[in-house]
Amino acid sequence: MVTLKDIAKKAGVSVMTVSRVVNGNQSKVSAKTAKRINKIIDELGYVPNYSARSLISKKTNIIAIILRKDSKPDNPYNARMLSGIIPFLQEKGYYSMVVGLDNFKEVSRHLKSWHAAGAIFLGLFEDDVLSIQDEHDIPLIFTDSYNNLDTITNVGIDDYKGGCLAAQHFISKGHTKVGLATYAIDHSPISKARFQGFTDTLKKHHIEINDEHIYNDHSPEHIVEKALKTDITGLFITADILALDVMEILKEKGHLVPDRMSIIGFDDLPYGKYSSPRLTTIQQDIDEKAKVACDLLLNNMDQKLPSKNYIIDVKLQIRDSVKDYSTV
Amino acid sequence: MVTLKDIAKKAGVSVMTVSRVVNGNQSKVSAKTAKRINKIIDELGYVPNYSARSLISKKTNIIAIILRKDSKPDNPYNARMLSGIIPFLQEKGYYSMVVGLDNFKEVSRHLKSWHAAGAIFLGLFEDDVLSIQDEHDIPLIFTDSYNNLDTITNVGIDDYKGGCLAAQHFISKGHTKVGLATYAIDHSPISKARFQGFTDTLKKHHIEINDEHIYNDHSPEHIVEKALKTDITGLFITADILALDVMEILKEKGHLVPDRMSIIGFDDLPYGKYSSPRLTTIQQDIDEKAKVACDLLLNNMDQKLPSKNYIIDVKLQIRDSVKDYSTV
DNA sequence: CTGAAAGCGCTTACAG
DNA sequence: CTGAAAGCGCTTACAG
Repeated sequence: MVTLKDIAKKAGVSVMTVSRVVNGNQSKVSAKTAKRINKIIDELGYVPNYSARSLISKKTNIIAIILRKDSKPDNPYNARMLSGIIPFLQEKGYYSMVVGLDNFKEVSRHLKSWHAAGAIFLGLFEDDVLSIQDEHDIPLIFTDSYNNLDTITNVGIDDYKGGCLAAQHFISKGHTKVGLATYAIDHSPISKARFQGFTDTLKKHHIEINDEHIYNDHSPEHIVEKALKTDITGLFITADILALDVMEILKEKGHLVPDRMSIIGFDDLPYGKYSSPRLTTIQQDIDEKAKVACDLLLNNMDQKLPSKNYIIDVKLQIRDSVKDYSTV
Repeated sequence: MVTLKDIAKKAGVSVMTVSRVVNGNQSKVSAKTAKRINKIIDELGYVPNYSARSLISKKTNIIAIILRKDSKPDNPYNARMLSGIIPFLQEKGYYSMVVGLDNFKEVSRHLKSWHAAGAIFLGLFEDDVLSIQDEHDIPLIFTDSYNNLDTITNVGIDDYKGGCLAAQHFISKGHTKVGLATYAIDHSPISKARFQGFTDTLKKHHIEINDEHIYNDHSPEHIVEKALKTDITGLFITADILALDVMEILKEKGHLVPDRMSIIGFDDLPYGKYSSPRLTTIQQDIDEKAKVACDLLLNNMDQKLPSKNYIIDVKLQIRDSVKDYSTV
């Protein structure tokens, strides 16, 4: 390993002088010396040792990207977020350490041990949010949180509006009996908001939705089974992945989508473009979400800005999985 | 920040004693002292500072996961690989730093600055392989490489066999005129191997394939346009993403898949399960690839094993995008 | 414009 | 079983 000392020795100067050149404080070094030192640096292939640097500066340029351990390996949502975050941060001189952690203690240990410059959380860390924030004065950006929103900086999407849009679409297409499938509604405020937006809008239009038409289940088979027993014509499914699986099951059973059952998903994952019929869904802009999260992180690096909840808009992506009864 | 010194002071012992307790060398510390120290560690929330540790040990527990900067953000292949690698390494006490780097110089700087314990390369780093290896004596695992295979440790898949399987499937289904679409065949040995396997197998069965039926193009529109001018009944497309787009274009133009054109893809991305018709494709086991890469990395950590090229098998995943002419 | 001193938090190697 | 000394590679703060 080549160190400052090696360079200094070869250049016949002090370690300090080399350090200044390496750090671009060239104004404080004579141009001639700087040039000579730079040449030697190139020759010897010197690069600064981040461990030594951060030991003094008490800061690294590591950003912890924190997922939950149980987040599905091939979750396309997380994948898109990572793909948005990592190159962006790197561009700004920060390096992303992706890690799966489940609770406050693990997060805290991790941030301290690595002396992370900041962290972005993907997934739910509801209960721990405040304790994490108390113990660290580095920027912490949460995503899709619904708790403690006045004390943390969060980037979310308008889940409630998404639910509304889905309901409105069904209504505008003449559907009068529709249902909803979701999962983890009890402990996922996201699912709950989508659910609320959907049912509130239906109620506003005097369309009833009762428990028989609400499926809180992660099994597409069960959902299909239960839905087919009713006379609903449409199903709002709060995640594309589940929506696509439900469509598959329906097709397998010989029930046409959307003729027998219309489907609206949520997320607009790339899968939906290739499905048959192509999936009508609520689109969330994951790339935008990633970008906003990074911006917030970087802006909070130098000065601590007041916490704020950023909501990214969603929109209806109309494709072919909803039947039009309005002109019949 | 709580340091060893703080603990030592509070416990009335030397820093050395605390260090031993932290590192589990409890045998060398009296049980009583150890217990007292551990209690204080818990109370004060002490965690070791990795920067300080690695400054001495000249090693970190950082694994650099190196992608090319130009790798598509939402590339599902990379996403799956990352999802396979990151939790696995974390389980073993290593942390993944995901970074986009394009050439030897960047890679070298990165590995040195961070004092990485190892690196896994996703994507092509053909020309630089040897220089990178020369400069670092940490385990470097490459994936999908075709050059310098006798001097590096690589994990790949049997691309050639994949091409063979595709050709055999067409043949077994009675196709006599088929084509191939790929891209970057000139500088992607992967595409080339798939191409070779395909054409070699056809030749073996005395089925001709001429330039008119080979489309080296990344535009699905162009591919469809050119293919429809010929009388081929099937198209082997060396990447699912492209295959799915081609199917879409064909459908848009009113040409049925597989009635007018059969399609075989490559990769078996999750998309293919939802497409209509569901995509027949060559399946590569990305999770297995990730696992093998990690295993190799870890095994090479303590002792340097001889370089080896590991080939993971591929298989034909039959679904609905190939028409059967054999019984007609 | 340049440098000597001190120290970041920890571990290695030695001494007792 | 315990500790004092030295040092990892670098930067901060000071002196000249």
